[in-house]
Amino acid sequence: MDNSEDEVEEDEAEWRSSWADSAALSPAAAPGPSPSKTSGPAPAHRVILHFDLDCFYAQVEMIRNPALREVPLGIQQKYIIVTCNYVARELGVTKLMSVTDAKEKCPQLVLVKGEDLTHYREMSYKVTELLMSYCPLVERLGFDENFMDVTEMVERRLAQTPESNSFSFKGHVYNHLNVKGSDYLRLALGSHIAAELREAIHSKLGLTGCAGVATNKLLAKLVSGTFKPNQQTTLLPENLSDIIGCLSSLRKVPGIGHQTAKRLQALGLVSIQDLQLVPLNDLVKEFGHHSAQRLKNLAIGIDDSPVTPSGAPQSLSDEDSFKKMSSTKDVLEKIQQLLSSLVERMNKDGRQPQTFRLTIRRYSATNKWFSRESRQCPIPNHIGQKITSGSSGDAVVQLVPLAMKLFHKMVDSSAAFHLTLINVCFSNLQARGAAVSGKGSITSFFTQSTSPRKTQVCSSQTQNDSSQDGGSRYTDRQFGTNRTTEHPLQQTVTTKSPFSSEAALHEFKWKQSSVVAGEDPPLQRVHCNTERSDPREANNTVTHQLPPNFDPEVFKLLPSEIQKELLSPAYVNSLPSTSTSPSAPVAVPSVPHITTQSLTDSQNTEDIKEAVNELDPSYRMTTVNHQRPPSTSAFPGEYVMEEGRLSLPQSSDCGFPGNVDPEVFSELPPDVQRELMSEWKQQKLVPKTPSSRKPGRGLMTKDKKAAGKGSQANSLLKYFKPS
DNA sequence: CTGGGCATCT
DNA sequence: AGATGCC
Repeated sequence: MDNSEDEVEEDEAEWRSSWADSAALSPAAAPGPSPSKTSGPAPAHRVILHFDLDCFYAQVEMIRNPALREVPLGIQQKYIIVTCNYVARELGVTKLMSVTDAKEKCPQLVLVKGEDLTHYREMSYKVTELLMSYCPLVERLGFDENFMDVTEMVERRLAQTPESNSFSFKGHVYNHLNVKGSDYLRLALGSHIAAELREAIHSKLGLTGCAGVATNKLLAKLVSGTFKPNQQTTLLPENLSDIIGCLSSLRKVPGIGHQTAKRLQALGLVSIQDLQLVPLNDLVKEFGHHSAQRLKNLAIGIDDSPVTPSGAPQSLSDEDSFKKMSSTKDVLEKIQQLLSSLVERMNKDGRQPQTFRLTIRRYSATNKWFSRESRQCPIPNHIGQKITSGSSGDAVVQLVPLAMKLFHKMVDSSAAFHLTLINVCFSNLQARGAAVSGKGSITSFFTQSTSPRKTQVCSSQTQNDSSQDGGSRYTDRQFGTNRTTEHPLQQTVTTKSPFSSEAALHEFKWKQSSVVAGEDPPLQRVHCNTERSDPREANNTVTHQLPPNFDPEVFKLLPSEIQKELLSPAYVNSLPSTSTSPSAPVAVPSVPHITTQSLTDSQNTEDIKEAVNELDPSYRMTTVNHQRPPSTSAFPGEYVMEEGRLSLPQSSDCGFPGNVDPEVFSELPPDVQRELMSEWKQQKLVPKTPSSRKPGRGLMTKDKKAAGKGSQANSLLKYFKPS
């Protein structure tokens, strides 16, 4: 399949038009729902940015402690280095390497614990908020990535600076045609916006990162990692086939995960080209029409999924993993610990959770690494109010029995068990003022008075509707340019963030942390155990009423409030009706620990290596370069200069001759880069190999997922608009 | 010696 | 409630 690109060569113009017009030409073939009516006809060509912060956790720690900048730094979670700074990378440390291996490879490696995500989460939202202050269409992906739809911003700049052609691209652009000129111009403007936003992120927050500029999310994400770290890359439409066709495996396509890749492999599909060429019907049989079409589209670079504004998170969770947990007492203590932290976070958020969920992962030799189980239940109103009102201790005390009840729905504690993870989660988050109960107004009055923040409505919502039509009404800042006098960022980030505005309007108490990462009120543990009644009383008088499966020795240790809860009818009735002696000690069999496991069903080592590499795709460039397929595609005749740096329109995987590491290349001086480029260019490899036949027949099932959530999110967006 | 989140879909 | 996918 090395030369599959050549084999399937086809008229490129046709191929290109088939993707470019995919949104427009939606022939009668499309049986699905009609194209999104919510936003009207989507713009034929969007401009999408993808931001990806460099080794995010490590950057945050280096900001908190600048001395760490000059040493090899690894962020440790349990026994794993989840990420590391570039000093450490030069010494051979990679992400998701075991601490043992890392220390072996780099004895000087400095480790910082990273299990507490508080600082990372806070910084992450600062980045998102900063982006949102320019344009509300920001979608988070994890803590360190953001998508942004800047189509409207680009249009506005186009309208305002008609002569902007002059600053579009420096140098030449390969295959630049007048017809397409406006397309390139828009991407060029997008690249300028991306550069300005990266600069804003750097100057305001001190973070560096990469950006990708393209016409959809898939391509923007794929292209953003071409040059790392702290650089950006624009994908021109004519190079779509390069960046797509050269991906070395299906797993590199965002949206194709482990399971999907395995199912595709079972169909004999391993490469992107395989997926491009497989008859749609074959996929439909396995995945259903919707997923099949989506997969086909991804394989040819089509992704019309909208940038869906993330807004505030829809759930808050806290979890811990461990090698073994086998006693109810330990479980209870862990749950209490997790809940204390979670309730504090929930309180800072300000919203009131309506649902609680407990998730566990059991140890299992066969099914070792996934399979979680969960149970959830509504949160009684009076408990939820304790969370928002700041009575965290009370809230935890009352939530623990709730959690234990859910726990016993999953685990029969009269038998031996072995857990490796516990997760507690609040969801169905309700903004106050959204009428939780009839007495909501009164309680909110009280809680409001206790809130340190003034919950005054900031009347920044003067902006009208701003519904789904892309937020065209938002003012986009003409940052960087000489335009307007205001530089809203300087006040926006530090004093009022978009979320803070939202928080005010919804009476959230959304974080007020300053930009400087130094501030960190350590999570103060809730004092839920302090109010403990006389143990003797609880112990002797009620032991005989203990629920089944409950160890009285454990029961004794509990605070009286929890003991009462455990004896409440609601709790007892919910228990499984097993008749076990309450005093039966829990037998804990020793389970042999499995030290190795097969990653997949496949046996060849490349697959395993691949799987390992892909455990964290965010670093794929550094580790997977050598896997670049032997076939190389052509270099375009021209290169693009931007801000003195050479930008390659090629994809990360196929932009260079096989022996050239893009990461190394990116660190060369621009003039050296240019020289190398000219040299390679003259080797004149075959022009572009459009590797697809008429893909998918252009039928596009419009992604309408954002209809419900989108409108909801957008109803909030007007509050985000900078005043 | 496999992290700690988040989201969506079914 | 679980599966799956992303970081």
